Amino acid sequence: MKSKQKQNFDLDLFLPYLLNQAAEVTSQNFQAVYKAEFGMTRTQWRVMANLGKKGAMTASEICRLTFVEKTKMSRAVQALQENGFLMRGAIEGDRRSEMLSLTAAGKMAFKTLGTRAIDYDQGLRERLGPVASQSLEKILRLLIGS
Amino acid sequence: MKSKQKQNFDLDLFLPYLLNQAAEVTSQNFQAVYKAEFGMTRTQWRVMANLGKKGAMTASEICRLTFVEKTKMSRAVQALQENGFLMRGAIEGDRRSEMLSLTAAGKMAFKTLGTRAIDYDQGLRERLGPVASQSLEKILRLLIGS
DNA sequence: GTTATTTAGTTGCATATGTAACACTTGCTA
DNA sequence: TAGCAAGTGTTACATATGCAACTAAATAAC
Repeated sequence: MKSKQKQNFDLDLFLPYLLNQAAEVTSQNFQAVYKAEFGMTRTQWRVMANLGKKGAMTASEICRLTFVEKTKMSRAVQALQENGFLMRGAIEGDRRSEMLSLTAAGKMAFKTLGTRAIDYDQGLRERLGPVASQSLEKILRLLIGS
Repeated sequence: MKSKQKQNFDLDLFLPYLLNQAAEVTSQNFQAVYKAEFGMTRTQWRVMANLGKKGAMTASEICRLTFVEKTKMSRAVQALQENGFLMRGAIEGDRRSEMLSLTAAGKMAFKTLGTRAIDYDQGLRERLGPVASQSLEKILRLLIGS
């Protein structure tokens, strides 16, 4: 008499939903740090993290690395510059784009936030344990890389 | 001569970042479905998914279940109502809140989207394999549940 | 060499979100 | 029962985002 073959959809088993929840929870806590102490948005913090770790590059390069929309990027760069964390420099032979890099203040902020981030990440990994942490990292990369 | 004990922070190893990327990638694809076909936002879709699966409840109950801010919820409910997917009913003995439920159109939309969601989720799980899927689900719950 | 196409980045507009303030109801407390 | 705190939603304002159109420069086509 089974009138419904298909099981009813359950949000709690939907991977995108679980991923979003986990991302929100873990990001939210750390957001308090860069927001409260440096007035940054998440995108700004990511731009800074890229420039801090990988050195100077153009906006479009960061876009490609982070999959951030170019207009979001444009505004984040502008805000970081206005707040004195980032500067623009000319590029030889191409006047369309500019080389972005952190100012002294930007480097100092990156150093502070980087340390905090490492600590925070460490806390998460301790809660999960080394096996689960590794596993999670691997699975997430698999999901992202497609 | 090790001038720097602390390793430099690397975004690519930062779990909140990886979680966000994975959440974005997986949600983005499915977003196309509810956005293109029903003009819904992510929050609206989640409200609908909760009402569809668990039946009528109040806005604040959905808030507690989904960790969505009450003003975001208020607007999502309003939009769903305006689009004919949701209706409000009085509650005996408490005039502060209203009982929310899906209309016939809402139920139909939920059915359609639910089926699509199950398929999409299935695709993700097949890509990961059963072991990784289970593992991921477990780890995400662990992260969320704190 | 001139036109067309692609690339880099910015801006305008509509929408979405977060925070704080507000209105209203209920329940507690004295 | 008068008064006050807590619960449920909504609104106002500032900010953030997505999308489309745009400017400008480099590259390709012809």
